[in-house]
Amino acid sequence: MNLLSKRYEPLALEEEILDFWKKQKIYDKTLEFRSKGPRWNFLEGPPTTNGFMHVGHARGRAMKDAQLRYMTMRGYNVWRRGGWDMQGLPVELEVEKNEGIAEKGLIESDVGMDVFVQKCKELVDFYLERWVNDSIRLGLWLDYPSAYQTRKDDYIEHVWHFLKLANENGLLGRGYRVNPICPRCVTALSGHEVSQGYMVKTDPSIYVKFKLVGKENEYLVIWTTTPFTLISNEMVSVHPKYKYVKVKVDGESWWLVEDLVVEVMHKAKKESYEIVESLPGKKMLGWKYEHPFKEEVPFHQVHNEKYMHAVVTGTHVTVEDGTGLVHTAPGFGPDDFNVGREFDVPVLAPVNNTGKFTSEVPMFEGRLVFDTNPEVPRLLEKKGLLVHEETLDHEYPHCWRCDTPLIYLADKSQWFLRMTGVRERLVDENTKVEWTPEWAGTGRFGDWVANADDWCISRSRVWGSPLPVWVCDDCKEEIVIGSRKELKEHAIKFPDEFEMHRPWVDEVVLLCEKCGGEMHREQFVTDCWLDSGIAHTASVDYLKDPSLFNQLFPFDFITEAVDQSRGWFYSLLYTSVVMHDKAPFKACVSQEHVLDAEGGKMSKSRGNVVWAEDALADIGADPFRVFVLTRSASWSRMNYDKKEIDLTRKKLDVLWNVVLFTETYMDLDNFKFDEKRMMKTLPKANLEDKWLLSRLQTVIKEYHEQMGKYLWHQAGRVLLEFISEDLSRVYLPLVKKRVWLDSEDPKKVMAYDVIYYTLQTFLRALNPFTPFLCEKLHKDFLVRFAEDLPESINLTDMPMSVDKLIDQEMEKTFEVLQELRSASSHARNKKGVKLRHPVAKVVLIAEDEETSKRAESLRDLLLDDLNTRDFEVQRTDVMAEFTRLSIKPNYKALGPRYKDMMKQLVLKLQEVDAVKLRRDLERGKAEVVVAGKKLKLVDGDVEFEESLPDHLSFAESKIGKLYVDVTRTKELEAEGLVRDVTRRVQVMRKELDLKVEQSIDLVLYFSDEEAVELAEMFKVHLTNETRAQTMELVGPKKQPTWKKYSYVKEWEIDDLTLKVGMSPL
RNA sequence: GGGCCCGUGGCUUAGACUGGUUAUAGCGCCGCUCUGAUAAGGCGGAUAUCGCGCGUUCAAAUCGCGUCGGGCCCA
Repeated sequence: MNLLSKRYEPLALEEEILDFWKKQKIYDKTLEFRSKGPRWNFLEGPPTTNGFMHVGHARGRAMKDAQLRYMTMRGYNVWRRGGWDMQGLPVELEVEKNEGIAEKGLIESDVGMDVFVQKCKELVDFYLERWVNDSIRLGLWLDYPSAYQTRKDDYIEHVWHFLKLANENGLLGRGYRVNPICPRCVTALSGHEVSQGYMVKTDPSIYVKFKLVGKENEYLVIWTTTPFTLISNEMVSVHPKYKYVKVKVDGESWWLVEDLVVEVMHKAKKESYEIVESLPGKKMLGWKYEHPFKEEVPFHQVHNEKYMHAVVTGTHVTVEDGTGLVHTAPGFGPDDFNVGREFDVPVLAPVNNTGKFTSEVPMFEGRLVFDTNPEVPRLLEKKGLLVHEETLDHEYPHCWRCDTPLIYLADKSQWFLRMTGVRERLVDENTKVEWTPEWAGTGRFGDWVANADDWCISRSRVWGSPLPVWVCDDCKEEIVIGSRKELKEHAIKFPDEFEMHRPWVDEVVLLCEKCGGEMHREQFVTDCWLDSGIAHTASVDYLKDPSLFNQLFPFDFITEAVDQSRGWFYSLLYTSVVMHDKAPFKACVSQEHVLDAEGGKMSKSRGNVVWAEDALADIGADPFRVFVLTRSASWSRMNYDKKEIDLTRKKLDVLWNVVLFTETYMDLDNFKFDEKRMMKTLPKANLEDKWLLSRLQTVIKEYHEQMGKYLWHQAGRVLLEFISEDLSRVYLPLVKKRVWLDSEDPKKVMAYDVIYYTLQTFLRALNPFTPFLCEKLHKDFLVRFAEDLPESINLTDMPMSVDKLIDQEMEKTFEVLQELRSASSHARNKKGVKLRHPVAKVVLIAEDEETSKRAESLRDLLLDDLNTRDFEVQRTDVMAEFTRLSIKPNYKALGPRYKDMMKQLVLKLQEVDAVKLRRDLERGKAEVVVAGKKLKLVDGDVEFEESLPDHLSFAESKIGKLYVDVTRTKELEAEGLVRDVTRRVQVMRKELDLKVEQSIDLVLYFSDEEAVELAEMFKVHLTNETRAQTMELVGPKKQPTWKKYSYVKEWEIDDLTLKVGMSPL
């Protein structure tokens, strides 16, 4: 009886297996089973519990699971604690949206920060549950109950511990940072967030002149697309090496870069102008100018440092657009800021974090900066300083959440972690990591670490790890707290209800040890990358008890998508090097993203995101896993296309069908697998048995090599190819006859043993890829036909290749077989001779001696397989003598010369000896006699074609030429007919859904007496093949009584009509 | 603005590091065929200026430079 369903149905199967795993606690049993093994430690990169799992996440998680299952079956005690990244801005934004809070001010007033934080927790817990469900559905085996959560106090304490340590090492600092801020969300954005929000923005583009101090009518001409920043202009930058020129125009002198003179003058509509002087930029250093808004902005009246309102030099200046003189406002751009620092100019940043001017700019106080953009040119115009005004469409960063244009703004209160002092260690430690692919680490990540800026870790938000810095109200003394215990020791006010989140932590007041004053907390939370970055330590409760950490650190393996290079990979490395002076992971596999079917980026706004839950419910976890694991290399991007997945699924269908086939016959014969028996009888086994076992071992070897390099796509492809190419396409057809045998033939048992052994080995190797399918086939197939197998395939060992079974010569021999098969099919095809019809002879003209020997050794097998009566291998082309050379006249060459004699000439050419003519042509004295005239022929007048006589067909192959002799004899005719008939009877048996061993009564009616005669020749054979108890063969002379038969059907075989009647007994 | 990856029949892709016969394979299409595991398989056919341009070379899908397009990272 078949326990397996007729068809592979992943959805039902996976549901059953999930239930089996749960009820039988299989995962826990694997932990116990491997508890004595050597450790292999995986550090889970915590998914953000904000939003649901999409197919891109699921691909990464499939990779993780494949690796984890593989290592477990290799005997390792695998550490695989789950983890969740639960804090950060996106969570707050979603809560704001859900609660209808538009601005941050409302968080604190209307809703209350404690309620707000509660909502954040509820939200992340909601997503966490969904993530766990989806992960389990995918088959990802992690420790979920003990998973670390970055929002827990115990976890956050590690962040504090780290920051205190960093501070002690002089790495924690505060100061000016120029950050892109969103005035609506009131927050700084990370570079990652900025790059997600580039959109086209239309801005004013204005050219402005600044009057040089102490010169008459002499000006610097600058350009900007953010007029409001002119108010905070402090310098003008020039490139030290570029050539700048003084241009006389309308009685004034303008300075600008030489390359852009024509363009600027054209825009300013100045037709007559004259270049009167030129010098390199560096000569302009220190030239002072009058600030256009000196009267309106007090800051510009107070400050007059050496390079304030002066020309400075910098290599960031380009001549792509503008004037070559770059307006520089250190408060409003990272480049500008660096220039300001270099030339020691104080920063003017008169804008608050909601994007509005402060009282430092009385004329615009309280107004959004972008709103003043149109007014600034008007003011300049009045002052006579506007040279030209237009608008410009350009890519400008917008908030990726709310589409508000960002402002680059200097903020002096931000906290950051320095690169100075640790950079070399980071670079050095990174070189010790085994990256896959190599360039992801050495190139992309390595270059980035080598050039990374200081890391700004402060965020003016609520839902995050609080920055553990308290500042004295009086003397401004600062203290960095490293733990809850330490906090309590310093506290003079501590809330009854406490947790390490705002607002509770803000209520803690500390005593200043320096002046005795009160210390309050800096109201920042930290960058959430810092949370996940500390996972190497916090995820194993290092502070409570470091012994586990000591066992696991550094972790053996991590894998995440490329965007984590600058995120998690970096934050892990930085924090680990500071804390433990060591990279926290030994190997890292970089993944690329999953795109939509057309190769476009998946994004919520485009609406093309495919959620993991939907994909898994639609196609099943195993087909999904196979697709994402084998489709492309982990580091290559992948297009997610449902149509392509359906194709991948077919490969699993083949596996299912192979098992189904074997199950049917093993069941009939009450087979039990016995490995010792197989090994003992192996020397006497058939060629194909030895070959399959050899192929299997070669495949397993290749599989391990690829897995060892984390090349899952290669390992998976090797396995899938084996199933369809070797097992299903080559081996099974060869053994079908054997399993048909009725008796207890040792050859049959051998075939069963070989198939069983192959499937057992194969399924274990495949388990990391399709754990559901493999578990099912283990449970309901492997266990059934062997003794003493554990209940789960996950409790078995990964098979390693058995070298003694590898026979390379045999594998090469079978490659010859494959070639012979396709060449023979080709040759038959040319003559329209079906494979069912036997041929008299097949001759191979082998390319070399080795092929010849190999083909010869296959002789017995080939007679059957190629359905030929005889098979011959020759080293020289003995068949060439049968080759006929025919002459094809070239009408284009002959026509013009012989005109009306052509008809006769063509007829004559069919008669002449082609071989002789070719020889004569080569000698240059060919001629034919037509109607008594000698006609001369030259090279090119005719072409020669080789052709075979009708009874021969021919095909070229990699191993040599193949001739097939298709001569028909009565005997061969009969055999072909019998096979035609047999097949049709078999189809009818199947249509009646008869059991394989079911007997029948059979009558065959032929529309042609000769066919009856032919069929009689093979009556015994026919009876056996169709399992007929009684059989009647009749022709047109006698009509059987069709009523006697329960199933009657008429067939057309070429010109013959066949009517079949059968009754099951 | 800078860096990295990618571009191969209608579609999906191998090959590129290490230049060398007719560019790999699958899907789809057309014709033929096999089948008592198979919604499968086999044979043949049509479909590719290997994104474009320039260069190096006896020889370029492969190496170099440039350019266009897609994706990612950073500013």
